[in-house]
Amino acid sequence: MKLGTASQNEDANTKLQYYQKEDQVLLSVDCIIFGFDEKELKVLLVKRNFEPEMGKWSLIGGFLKKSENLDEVAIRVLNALTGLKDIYMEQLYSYSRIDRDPGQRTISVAYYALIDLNAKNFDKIKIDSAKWFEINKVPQLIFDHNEMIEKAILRLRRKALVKPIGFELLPEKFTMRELQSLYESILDKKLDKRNFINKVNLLDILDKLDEKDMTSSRKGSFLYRFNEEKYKRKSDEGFDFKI
Amino acid sequence: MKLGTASQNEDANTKLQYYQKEDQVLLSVDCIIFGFDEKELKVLLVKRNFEPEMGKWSLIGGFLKKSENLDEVAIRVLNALTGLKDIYMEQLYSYSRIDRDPGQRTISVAYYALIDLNAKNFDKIKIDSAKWFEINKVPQLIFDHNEMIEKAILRLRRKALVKPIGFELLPEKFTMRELQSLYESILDKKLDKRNFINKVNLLDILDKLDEKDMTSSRKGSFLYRFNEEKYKRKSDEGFDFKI
DNA sequence: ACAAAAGTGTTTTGCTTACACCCATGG
DNA sequence: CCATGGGTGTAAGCAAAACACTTTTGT
Repeated sequence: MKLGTASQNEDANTKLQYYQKEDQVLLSVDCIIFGFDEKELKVLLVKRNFEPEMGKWSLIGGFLKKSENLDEVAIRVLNALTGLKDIYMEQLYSYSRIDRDPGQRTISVAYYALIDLNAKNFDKIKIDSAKWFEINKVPQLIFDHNEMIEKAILRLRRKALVKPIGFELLPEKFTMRELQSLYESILDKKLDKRNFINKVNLLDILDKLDEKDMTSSRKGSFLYRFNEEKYKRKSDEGFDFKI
Repeated sequence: MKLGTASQNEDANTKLQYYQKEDQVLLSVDCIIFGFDEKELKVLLVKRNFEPEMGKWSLIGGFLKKSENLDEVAIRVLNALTGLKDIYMEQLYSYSRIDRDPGQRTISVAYYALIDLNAKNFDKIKIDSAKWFEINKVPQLIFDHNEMIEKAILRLRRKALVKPIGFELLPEKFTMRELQSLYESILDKKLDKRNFINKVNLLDILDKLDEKDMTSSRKGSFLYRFNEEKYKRKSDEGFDFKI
């Protein structure tokens, strides 16, 4: 056995003598799924589909198994509901109020995910009782789930200003107006069209395509694509994303 | 029994049928304790005081009991080491790598705390094997503790720019130069003396005292005190702290 | 008198904000 | 030909950054 390994086990064993008396708890992951559609930022909720409490909505969640880390639980939970993989997710916060789950002592780690609704992802939602809610029309949820969503919105709002995570909510090709609408609904305030475009162009991380989206107006509006390689290159050179 | 309570229990019981098969795990809290002393930001670490591994340092930590929430564990752990109460603490992130603790599957929630070293808090450290390390001279730690400290530094750096948490690291009365040194070591960059003072004065949340600190120079330098009431009043009126 | 740290304002620069008109097209 | 949304540039205001000399006092 290698020395390094032996050392580690010493640590472990020393700690182990205490392990026996320590309490074990259930650990769950609850997932706030954001989507952007029709100029509105939305969250995906599931209705508890058993009586009573037909009227009670909840985040999707699942329990941690000993064979998984938290990120893996979040991925599994998201995939079980939506069928999606390779989705942007981020750990948010851990909730541990003693009576938060009246059933059994459960600590829950909240994650949030950003998905592109405009793709045909809609079709993939596997649970009938799932429904999208505009973020300012979220109903009362079980446990501390409303609190989780509030925190997720604040986190998204802060982070979208300094990291290009907004693009995760848009289809690959999008118009400037869509991008602006997205930011307006994330930040919950109107932005000036010219200032917004000037800023985005200054960042120089989008490719302007030759195609136009003709659905939104007669004139049509140009489509853009986020150039991730360019963004990474510029980031490495000390460039800071800032909207 | 009230209707509301009954409803909650319905939820709980329905969920309960699944609870039986779910894995339970140990949950620990590890605490990054920051202090500021002699112009340097430091973290408090404990040496594993049993052979072997005398050379291995670690954050302080403890396991969650079913009777506590995470914040309470953090408070208890901090108090056990330092004897301090009413300390600024914030939940940082949860670490769940499967083999992070070779002893037993443990998920750890990291917290960070800001304490004032300059007060006589030094005396209160209850564990002989505890030692302060400059944040850029942290030794190799057990498990993922180095990773936790890195994240805590980044969080502190971000947050100190937009919330007046820096004062938690200073004594009640402090000089402008101490405040500037603190920010310099948190942000890890030199700041311009005049610009810094101008900015701080503009915030208008400090009281300038009549006393001077005579230890740092012949001329002596004026002492200031953070006026929390003033800060809160201004915050309520929409003022944003920003350094 | 001098060393050592404290204290003090102004100018320049860059970024953020405000703001209004023409364009292209489908109906 | 007109209604609708798309596209474009500049000026003003404000916040951030650069910058150097005088003051105090213990030795």
